[in-house]
Parts: sequence; structure tokens; C-alpha cells
Amino acid sequence: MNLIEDLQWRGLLADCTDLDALNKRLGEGPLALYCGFDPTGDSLHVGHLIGQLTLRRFQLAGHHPIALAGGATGMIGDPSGKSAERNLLTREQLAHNVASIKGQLARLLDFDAAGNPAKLVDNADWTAPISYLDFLRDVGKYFSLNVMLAKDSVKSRMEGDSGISYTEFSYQLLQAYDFYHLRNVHKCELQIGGSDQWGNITAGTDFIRKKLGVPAWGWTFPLITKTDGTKFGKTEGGAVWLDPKRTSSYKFYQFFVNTDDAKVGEYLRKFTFLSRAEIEDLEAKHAANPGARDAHKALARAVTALAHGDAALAATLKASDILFGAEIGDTSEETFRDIVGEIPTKEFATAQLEGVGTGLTDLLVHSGLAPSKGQARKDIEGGGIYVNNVKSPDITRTLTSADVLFGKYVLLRKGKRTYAVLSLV
RNA sequence: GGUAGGAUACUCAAGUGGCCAACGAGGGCGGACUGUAAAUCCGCCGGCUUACGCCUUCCUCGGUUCGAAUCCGAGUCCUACCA
Repeated sequence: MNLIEDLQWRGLLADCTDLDALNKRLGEGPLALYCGFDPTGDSLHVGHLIGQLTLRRFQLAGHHPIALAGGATGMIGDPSGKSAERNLLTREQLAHNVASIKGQLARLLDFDAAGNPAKLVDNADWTAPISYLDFLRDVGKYFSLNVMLAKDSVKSRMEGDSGISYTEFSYQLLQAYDFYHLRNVHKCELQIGGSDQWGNITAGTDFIRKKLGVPAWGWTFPLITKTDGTKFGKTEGGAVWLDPKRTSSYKFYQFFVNTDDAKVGEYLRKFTFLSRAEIEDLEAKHAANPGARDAHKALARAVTALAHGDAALAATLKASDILFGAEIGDTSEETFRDIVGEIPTKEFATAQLEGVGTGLTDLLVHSGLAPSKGQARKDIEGGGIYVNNVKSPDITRTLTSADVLFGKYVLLRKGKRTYAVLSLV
């Protein structure tokens, strides 16, 4: 199975400008390819993983991946997939975001690979110095307004109520110029991106063909979907970020463990480097015994290791095993301590547990598990509250020093999987 | 600029003088079942309170009234039609 066949099997091909020609080109030797990431925030989220992983797949097959941080395009705002004009980021925000994102982009690629090290570039480096007049003469002249207006991203905005500014309308030219620049300087022949990027990518391939008279290809992967049609990568707590400071390794792991059954095979193919045989084996296991959740756990392990590293994964696995498995009594203090960093932890004064102690309702509010005492009481009455993993349906219950684990911690849980730790100080 | 309509809890949306902390739906949170899934069923969803109940809410400010989400006045914003 060659690279393209593998990518197709994984469901990572939505569209290609000329698949046959690209296939032939790939057969002739390594090429350079790029994928762009705009710094709209100071962290990428799980949705961005697909682009990074696909670059990596190409690298593993011997090609030269280039990750592009959109220091320039991020200043403009991509209208693709957006129903309304966006606010511009300040220069300070942007600089901060680009710096953060560069670190994340560097994680998944190999910059020391012997023959084909990855590169990291920032399009501000070549876009910022160009004068407006030069840009209009050297780039704008090659673009037909008819074609630009026909792009979905532009058309839908023109038809909608909010319209589109000249600034966002110009976005496709900037992205096309990126591709052209990389083609010139790094012999980059292929741009990959999500299917919403199709219009921007073809703007680039067209521009390169007209200006340089050489071939260039575009490749898009389908946007990830969930079974209920809502946007992938969002939870009630917001986006699932790659930055462990924003989304803990534990939550990140849990996000993937909780994947819909119907999607676990698809996600294994798209988010992991597991082989076809390994994935088919996991799918068979899941079909035979869905309750064991082998496929979900394998998926979560693989992606967490990729995004956060093996050490973070090890700590997360310990935490998850304890929280969803063994009795607390069997747990060693050292192991329990690992949980503490993975789930929300609030400090609490030791003195308040002495004597009669403090009411469970107050502690639920303090820990953040309940928004108010009234809600805390209802949760307790509903049988959804556990202290140190033991159900506690008594609303008058108070916690005292007798409830403290290892002289320092109290583990609170709401429902099946929402935990908080009180750490005594 | 003119005319008409609208602003209610996370969202949509009832309610047009007391029965209103406010119908219903979605969504959220819990429970049962199960597998940390889906589907289904049950409970809860302003705050405080063991509870009786108390307190703060229906765009803002002021007024009428024993009593206002509901009536009146002014203001702000939104929508539709006309210019």
C-alpha cells in the first residue's frame, strides 16, 4: 500500500487537484509539502491535529514537510467557513499566538530527520516586507475577479447578511502567494489543508501555474464530524486544546476515551499512526466486546502520547485507572498524588475539617463541582455524589479529618466521571 | 426620516393586572439500564433554606395600583414595511 492508498484508506482524502498526476509525481521521489496554521488563538486544538499528523505521514514516507504559522494571514482573517466578519487581532496578541503555536507545531514533526527534516516557517517573514503596490502588480494581476467571487467562502458571505470586507476578501491572495513563495524557495509542490481550504489552495495552484508554469497540487482532508453533527473538538467546557495548561492530559485522554462507538474506527485511522492491521484488530475486538472499550483506550493512549508525550500519558493512565477502576483504599499515596495534578484541585484549610467538620454541600461548591448549595443538595439527594468514591446520599453529611486520605486529600465526585480534589493546606 | 411590531431565564418561546420564580421545547446536570457509549425511561435546572418560607428576576428609569412580566410615560436596542 503506497502513501496515497494509505491516506485514502484512512479517510484523509476529500479532494485533490489532480490525483493521478500527484500519484505519479510521488512515485518519482520525495517532494516538499506544506500545511498552514493561522494563529487565531495561543493554542491549537484537536481539530488542527489532522493537518499536523498528515504532514507527519508524508514525512514518514520520505517527503519534506513544512509547517507554516500564519503570522501574516492571521492578521487578515480567513473568511472560509465563517459566517461573519471577524475582529482583527492586535499585533501583540498575534505575536504571542505565533510564538505559542510554533512550539506546538514543532512537537509532531521531526526536525532532525536524516534526509528530510521538517521545516517551520512564518509567512509574515516574506509577506510583511512587500509593498502594497508591488503586491497588486506582481500578485493581484494574476487573479480574475470572477474566479475570486465564485469561491464558496466569498459567495456565501456576499449572499448572507453580514457581507465581507475587502480585507477578508483579499485573504485568498495572501495564501496563494504563500504557496507560490514556498514553491519558489523550498520547491514546495503540494499544499494540504481541511476541505474548507479548497478555495484558498486552488488559488495557490492556479497562481503558481500561471506565474511559474510549473505544476503544483492541492490536497484536502474531510472535516472531522461527530455522530450528532455538532462540531468536533468542542466539549461543554470549550475546545479541546493541545496546550496541556488549557486542557489537562487527563481531560485530553478522556475526550478520546469518550468517543462515540460509531466513530472510534474512523478516529483511529485519522488520529493515530497505528497500522491497518492493528486498527482492524482493534475494530474486531470492539465489535466482539464493546464493553471492554479496547479501541477507545488505544485511541486515547495513542493521541495523548502524540500530543502530550509519554510521561504525561503515563500519569494520565494512572489517574484514569484509579478514578474508573480500583477502590481508593487500594491506592498508594504516591499514585494518588499523580491524580491530583490531573483533575481540578482546590485548596482547603485543614482546620475546617477538625471537630464537627464542614458540610458536604459547602465543599461541593468550594470544589467547583456544584454552582450553588441548592444544586449541591439536589445532586446529593439524586445519589450522584461520591466522597472518596463512596456514594454519599446524605445531605446533612459533614466531612471531618476522618475523611481525609493520606493526611492531605479528599476526593469528590459528581456523576460517573466528574471529579475534584480538595487539597488540605 | 415615516409607520408597524418586538425585547421574558443558557437558547427558542408562552404568558397581556393577583392562581408567576414565570407553560412548553431544545439544551444542561443528575439517576436507572449499560460499557466512562448510543438509544430509552425518571428527576432537577434564579439564590438562600431541613422545611413553612424568605430574597432577587421578565431591556432601563420613572409612574398608576392593595397588588405589575402584564397598564401608563420617557429612554435604549432590534425587526419588518415604506421613503
